[in-house]
Amino acid sequence: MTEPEHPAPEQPDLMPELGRARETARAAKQRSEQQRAKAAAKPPLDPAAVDPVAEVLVDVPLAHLDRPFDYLVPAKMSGDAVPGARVKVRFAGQDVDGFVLRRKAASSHEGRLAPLRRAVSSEAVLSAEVAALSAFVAARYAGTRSDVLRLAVPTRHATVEKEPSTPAPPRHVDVEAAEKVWSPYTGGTAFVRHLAEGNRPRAVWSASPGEDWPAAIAQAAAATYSSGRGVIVCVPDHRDVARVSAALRAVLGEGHHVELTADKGPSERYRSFLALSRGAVKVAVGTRAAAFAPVHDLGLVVVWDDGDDLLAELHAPYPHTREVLVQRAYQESCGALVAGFARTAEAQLLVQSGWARQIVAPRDLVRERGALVSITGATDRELERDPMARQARLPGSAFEAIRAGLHQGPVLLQTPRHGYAASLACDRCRGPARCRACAGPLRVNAAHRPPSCAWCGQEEPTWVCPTCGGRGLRAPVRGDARTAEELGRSFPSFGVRTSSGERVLDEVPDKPALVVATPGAEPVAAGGYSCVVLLDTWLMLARTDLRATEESLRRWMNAAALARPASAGGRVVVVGESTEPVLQALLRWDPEGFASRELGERESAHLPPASRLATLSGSDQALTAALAMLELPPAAEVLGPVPVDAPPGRPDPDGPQARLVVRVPRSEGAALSRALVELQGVRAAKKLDPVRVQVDPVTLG
DNA sequence: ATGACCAATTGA
DNA sequence: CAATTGGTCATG
Repeated sequence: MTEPEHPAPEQPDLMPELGRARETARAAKQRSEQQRAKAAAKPPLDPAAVDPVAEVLVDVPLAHLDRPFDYLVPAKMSGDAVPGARVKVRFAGQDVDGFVLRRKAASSHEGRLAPLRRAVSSEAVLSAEVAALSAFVAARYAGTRSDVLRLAVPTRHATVEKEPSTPAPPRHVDVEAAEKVWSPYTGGTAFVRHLAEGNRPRAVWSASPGEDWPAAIAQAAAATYSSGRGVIVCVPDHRDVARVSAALRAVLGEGHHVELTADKGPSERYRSFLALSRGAVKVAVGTRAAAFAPVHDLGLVVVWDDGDDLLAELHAPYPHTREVLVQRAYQESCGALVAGFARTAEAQLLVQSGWARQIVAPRDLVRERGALVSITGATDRELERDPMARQARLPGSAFEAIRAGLHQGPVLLQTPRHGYAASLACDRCRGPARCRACAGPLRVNAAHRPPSCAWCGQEEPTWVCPTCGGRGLRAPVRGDARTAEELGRSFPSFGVRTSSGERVLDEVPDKPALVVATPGAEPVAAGGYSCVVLLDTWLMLARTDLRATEESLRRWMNAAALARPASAGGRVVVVGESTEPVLQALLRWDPEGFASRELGERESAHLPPASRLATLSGSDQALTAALAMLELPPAAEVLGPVPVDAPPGRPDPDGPQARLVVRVPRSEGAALSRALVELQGVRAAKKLDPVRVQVDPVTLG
């Protein structure tokens, strides 16, 4: 703009339709002259009679602007600019979107208030509860509210907004049926009864093998619903949404719940969202974004399989569904259920801190429902000795189990995905090699240097395995996963079906077939698998990630849970090292014991959830500057910075990138988050190079 | 981000 | 001495 004078701040806000209609066709200079002429003749603003001030959260990505700003509400917008409504406002010289947080009689702002530019609609899409939740999540993950709101509130669809929402029909819920489904579990009946009575029980549930968990969750939802309250169920993927949705339909009938998934299209998504925000429907099932669903009178939040990394949001500030729901249960005083076949260290902490009770399967129930689990060795020597194993690259006993299983029904083979980034491992016991200083994974960076830690960079020239005393290190072979075709050739008379990556099967029929699946893509078998084989377990354990062990057990339990009970001939064959404690936990079906040990190990290694950990990534200079600026809590540890590789196929756009790890004891977690918010605010205000902050990242390799 | 403002730096 | 550049500050 060449104009020497700048328009007064209130000037453009009174531009009526005429100026806007011409905007595109006009040259910039001509337009601004037109504006000046209009401004001179501007009519006085007519503010709303009641509560003429709106507190607006503006949608700007800058950390230091993450706070409400007051605007004047013109009388004609007063009816629409209700709390929770979308508005457009003039902010720092541009039109931006915003949400009305609340209306009030006066502002404490000294200067003149600009009027709202437009009330987009009167639909209250941001409830007070979700606004408060978003503020917490932003603070916890050192992000901005506008980033969180982008996850919480779907894009508007004007046509859908004009439709009325269909209210759920009246419904009687059979609470006894719900109690019956939960009664085999210790603590199960009490949990459901509390929900039905309008209380707020919180529990961590370890489902028994073979459990029809969608049905059980639907019953818990129904019990809550019978008390007049709403429910949110979050699951990892859309296959699970479909299963829980079907179970809810079976228990509650049509029209009592909505599905919230990204893959249903913007209009359907907004329609479901509005049904909830308008209170027409009070039960929601969906993927991670459903944790923010505006369900009225929330009585229960549920997350299934909280260890699944799909529940960690992919967009800034990367909140985890379990953490969002736990906070929500706290803020909205409702019940909570953190559930899965396996148990995460985070869920264990909820139990050990007394926040949640546990609901567990008694040993008898596990014996009654579980398959017979056996571990078969797969060391190189054993494989070499066994001719059958050499041919199929499979131990003989596993080969036999598959053959026998195929005569009884479908057989599932779980094979790790190709290309895990593997850290160094002990060459004797295959346990992952960890840094003695910070428990990070060891790796080899340069040919003639000793191995060093991927987190703190410390070199380990004289590593000794803490488990077996071995001194040798080996790099596990990457992606040594056999293919479906290979295995199919070993069993030529049976059909082979694969489920992985792009092609994921939901279900397989109850007849002999070999089903090869990658973790997370296992189809459900109608009558249960006669045999489940877990291949290359040591490969999965060799991943560099801090959650490698927990994640491995979770994947194995999820697959093993799909087998028939032992009484019906169900078998689970695990190919791996039988002395490995995590395989013992699988053998004994002991998710609680494993999670308890895992939490203990995380405590001694100062890893989440015992510690709060944040990674900062960016250029070397940016990290150095950020570290100098960061006011860390007293007990903070700083690891690194270490250089990080650019993602494969995409060279560094802004020069070499590095990563810094900061961690504090859990008690100082909030202080660390505050310090990081402060840092991001200062850096954004000074327009410094971006530093990406991730609090409690779900993976750290 | 965008824009405004002030101070320091540069060039004829 | 004016013009330009850079840092700081506020955004209602």
